[in-house]
Formats: sequence, structure tokens, C-alpha cells
Amino acid sequence: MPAWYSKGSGAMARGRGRGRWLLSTRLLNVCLAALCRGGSLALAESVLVDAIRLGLPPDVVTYNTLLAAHCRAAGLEAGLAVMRRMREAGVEPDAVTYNSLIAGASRRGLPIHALDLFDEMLQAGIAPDSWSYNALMHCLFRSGHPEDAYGVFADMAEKGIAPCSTTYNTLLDGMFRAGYAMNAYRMFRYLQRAGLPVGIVTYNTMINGLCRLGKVGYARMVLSELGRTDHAPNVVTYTAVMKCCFRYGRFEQGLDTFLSLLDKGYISDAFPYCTVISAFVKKGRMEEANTYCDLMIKNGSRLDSACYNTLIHLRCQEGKLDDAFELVSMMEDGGLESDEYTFAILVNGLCKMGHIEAAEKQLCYMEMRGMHYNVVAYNCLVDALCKLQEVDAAIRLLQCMKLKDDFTYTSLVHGLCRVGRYHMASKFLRICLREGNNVLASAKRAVIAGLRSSGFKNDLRKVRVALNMAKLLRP
DNA sequence: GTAGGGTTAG
Repeated sequence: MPAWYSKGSGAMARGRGRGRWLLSTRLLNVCLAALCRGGSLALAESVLVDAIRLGLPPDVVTYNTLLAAHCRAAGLEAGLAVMRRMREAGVEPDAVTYNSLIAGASRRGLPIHALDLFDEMLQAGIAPDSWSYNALMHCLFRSGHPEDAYGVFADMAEKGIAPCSTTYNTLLDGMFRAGYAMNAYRMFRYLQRAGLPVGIVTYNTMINGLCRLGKVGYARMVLSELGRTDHAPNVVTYTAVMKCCFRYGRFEQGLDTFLSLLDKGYISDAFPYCTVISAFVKKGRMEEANTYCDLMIKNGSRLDSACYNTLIHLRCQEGKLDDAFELVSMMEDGGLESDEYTFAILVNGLCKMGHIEAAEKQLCYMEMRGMHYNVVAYNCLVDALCKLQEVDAAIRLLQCMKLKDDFTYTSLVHGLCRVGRYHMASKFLRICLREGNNVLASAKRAVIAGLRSSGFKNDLRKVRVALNMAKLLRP
């Protein structure tokens, strides 16, 4: 050992040594974070292998970075695999590790997993921070458990963890999703009055929530209020506005919004492209949809599963099923999972091309993969059977569906009316109303007109009573 | 490492 090293300054030298390692691990982490952000996960993994080979020790931040990226790209399982790897390497998970996993569970709509992870965290003696509570609350709201989400908020207050702007924004978003638009609106006003944090995310949450629930007048008001503040509207604001235009039949206005974003170079990711592509697909303007697909790909931002779903939907609607399935393989080979949207899009595409058996197989495959019950995919098949006048097959399918909604019954009621089975249609309409569901006004009109023309007076009376009852009971 | 915008069916 050289004299300068041992000469009374061992601690300092070791300290300096440790400092050097810290710096290098930090550099490694920065490098991995950049690679993960750019979507080069495989490269990030190989950099980690090289670092370990060079004797550079990865720390908890290294693993947390990789874990978050894997979780985002391939789901919770992939994140859990990284946690196992870090434990094997002797690095113990911390609050950040668990927060990322809970966020991963949230993205996949897995509230039970999120709750289990939160418990596991407590068991391991890792104190949850405000991010843990925010992520858990977010997961519960998004998966349709608003009461439990409020419970988490109360728990947070009880533990003395101060809510931050994210907490309030998550609450606002959750209220909208649970259908409590007015409560959200009141809370927004309360935040303003009380001087609590109200930023661009808050405004965007309000505008989007109001638009989604059809309260376009209120949304306009909040948007013009935003114009009078110091907060600049951003690409998120405009994407929400665009979507609202498309939804309420103002196609040209939506397209103009998109084009001005494009013109000013504001489009930094694929979100606005997906909105405008699917609006073109809905209009049947496939050529323009393809033009913007090319632009989106050329734009160079990483394509995630929602982008792939948009492209797959376009191919399906063009009748190019082989290309659509090719895209599914491409996304899965790239480490992205197909999700409930992918399956609904495929089932819909198969039905549209008349491949009913293949659509049924796709539904079975979905169950085999252990995916969540997919009401949209089932509705596509119900609708296709009705359109083919196979209403008995549609009824059989409906009877084994775990969950039915307005779409299910609208398709069936329309289908039954189309083949002149008005008595059966009125029966299902009443079942639907009794279950708290509803059908489109056009379906109600079809049943009433049919019953009237074929002289089913008793059924007509029962349907009218049921419709009036439902109207009284609805908020 | 958490919050806001995008993708499916009548």
C-alpha cells in the first residue's frame, strides 16, 4: 500500500474512495434514467451488466429507475421481477420502489395488487410517503372504488401526512370519474378561495373532467378563466379541447386546433396524433388517418400501447386484418402488452369482417390470458350477432355475460326490433331499466313504435311505466 | 418514483 494512502488519513482516503464510487453510481443512474426515458430498456439493461462487470455497484436508485421503466412498458409483473433481482443483489427496496409498483398496479387497473403492495410496505417497516398515498388513491379512483379512495385520503390526514397539489388534483380527477362533477367543481372553487395550490394540471383536470361529462359550458368557463391567469395552457389543455370538439361534432374546429399545434411545433408526444387519427377513422377518412399515422411515426416519439391500438384500429377498419395482427405481434415483440383496448379493437374488427367464430376465439383467448372481464369486446360480438339477425345467439351470449351495460342492451333491443320481435324487445328493455341501465332514445322509440303497430297494448303500458319510473329514479 | 391530455362498442 502506498505511503500517501495509509499515512494517517485512512478515513479520508476511504471517504474519498467511497465518494468516487458514489459519483460513478450516480453517473450510472443518470445514464440509465436517460436510456429508460428514451425507451431503450434493453440498452439500459446491458449498461447495467457492463457496470456490474466493471465492479460498479448498482444501488437502490439504479434498481428503482429500471423498475419504473419495466413497470411502465410491460406491466406490474415486470416491475416485481426487478424487485426480486434487487433483493438477490442485496439491495433492499425502499418507499420509491413500492410507490413505482403501486403506480404500475394503477396503470393496469389492479386495485387489489396496489392495496397488497401498500400493506407489504407497512409490514416491511417502510413508511409510506405522500406519493404512496397519492398513487394508491389514484388507483382506487381509476378502478371505480371512490369510497375506498376517500378512505385513503382520510387515512393520510389521520397519519399527519400533508396533502400536496397532486393529492388535490387526484381527488378532483377521481370525483369526475365517480360522476360527482358538481362536487369537483365546488372543491375547485374551494381550493382557489383557500389559496391552496391551483396550477395548470388542476385547470386541465377540470376542463377534461367537465368535457367528458358533457358539461361543455362549464368547461368553456374554466378555459376562459385559465386565459386570465398566469398559467399558460399547454398541449394537454389543447388535446382535451380537441377531443371535446371531435366528440360533440365540431370536427373542423378540432382539426384546426391540431393543425395549429402542429404548426407551432407544440406537439411533443403521440397523444394529439392518436386523438386526431381516431377522429379521422371514425369519419371513415382513412387516407388522412394514414397521413397522420406516418407523421406520428416520423415524429420519433416512442410508440406505446395506446399508439399501437390506434394503428391496429385503423388497419381493422380498413379491413386489413392481417396487417392488424402483424402490428399486435410487433408491439408484443417490442415488450409492450396488448390490453383491453387491443382485444376490443380486434374483436370488433373480426366481427366487422364477418369472422364471428374467430371473434369468439379471441374472447376465449382473452379469458385464458387471465385478463379482466372485457364488456366492450362482448358488446361488439352482441352487436355483430344482432346485425346478422342472429338474435337468439345474441341472447344466449348476453345471458352468460358477467356485466352488461347501456351498449349491450341498445344493441339487443335494436336487433330484436329489426326482426319484429317487439314483445321480447320490451322484456329486455324493462330488465335493462330495472338493472339501472339505459338504452339510446332511438331504441326506446323503436320498441314503442313496434309495440304500437303490432297492437301489444299491455306491453306498451308496462314499458311506459318502466320508462317513467327510471326517469324518476335517475339523478 | 406520484397527479392532467391520447386508443374500443350501441
